[in-house]
Amino acid sequence: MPKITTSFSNSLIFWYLQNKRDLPWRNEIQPYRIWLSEIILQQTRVAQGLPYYSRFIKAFPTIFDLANATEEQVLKLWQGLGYYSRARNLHITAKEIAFQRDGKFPETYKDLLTLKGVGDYTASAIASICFNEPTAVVDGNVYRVLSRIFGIETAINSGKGIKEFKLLAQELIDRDRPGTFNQAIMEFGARFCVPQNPKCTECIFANQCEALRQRKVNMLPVKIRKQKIKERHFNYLVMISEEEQATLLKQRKDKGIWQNLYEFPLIETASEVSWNEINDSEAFKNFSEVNKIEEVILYNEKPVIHKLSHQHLYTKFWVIKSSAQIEKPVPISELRKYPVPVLIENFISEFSPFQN
DNA sequence: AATACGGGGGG
DNA sequence: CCCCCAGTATT
Repeated sequence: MPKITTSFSNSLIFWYLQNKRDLPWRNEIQPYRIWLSEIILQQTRVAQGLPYYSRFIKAFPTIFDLANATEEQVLKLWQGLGYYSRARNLHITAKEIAFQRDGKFPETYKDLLTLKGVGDYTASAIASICFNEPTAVVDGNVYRVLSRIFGIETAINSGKGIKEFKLLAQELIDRDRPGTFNQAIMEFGARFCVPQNPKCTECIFANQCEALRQRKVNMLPVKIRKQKIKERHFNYLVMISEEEQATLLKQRKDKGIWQNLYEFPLIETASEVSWNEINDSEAFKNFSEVNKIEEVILYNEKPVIHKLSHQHLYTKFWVIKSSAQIEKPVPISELRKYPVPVLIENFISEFSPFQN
């Protein structure tokens, strides 16, 4: 096939071998470890995922350890990484492989795709790195590198673009070293062909880069962005028993953000409200029927604004002292065992009655 | 084809 | 403030 293909791959891999970072999942082909690293790294920077990878390997050295854990333990270890469906699916897939497949991972792209939480990218990564199957990965880095070098203006988040880039990557892949090629092109995007101000003059592909030739490096890749941010108003009811020994948590069971994580009892309102409006609400009426309320103090006058990529949460914490026994209390000493969103973790770590 | 799903870091 | 990050599942 095209000579350009071989040359591209050889140049890329040559660059990679000289410039790759020493990461714990490199030089490593145990499917369990590669799979774990790939799930952690979905939409996540290496620097952010690294400590999580170490903690997971330490807590769960094998897939059986992970499979035998509770979902709560897995979510707790995942706390702070975001996209918590990854953790839930990680646990589901660990159980599937440990108990239904005798601890053995599927060994082909096609079969890997059947695993929960494993999509096109992750199946390609595992198949190529662990099993030498020439299936090309296309992540954010690959979109950027290929769109620039080949001057492709098709939107990367359109159906057409997704197919076009996958096909191109598949043509370019080094069929003898697919895992190395895949990691090389991602590393090149992450370390050299970066989103802002890449050093094109020093680039090994400067001579062939279509975007550089046409002076449109900073225009690529093209991405159709839509992202309307929703504003929500959260009122957390932070219960404290009289002796300040216990509080109350609830698990979010609904679809939506933070599924299966814990938080304080929540009353969501259409806008920012004062205590009177909470007091008059149906939700609070139900709440106060089972929880004896003594005194209410607003912890933060100005709402805490917790920003997710698609929602802004305006949050007030209402501290409620309770004279009677709290229904299903959580001892303060055990508060930190529960997986909670960062918004809640931040409150717990700064609210003095919850210290030690 | 669009949308939901976290949180952090860089310019 | 904006964009992006070793994407996937659901609608």
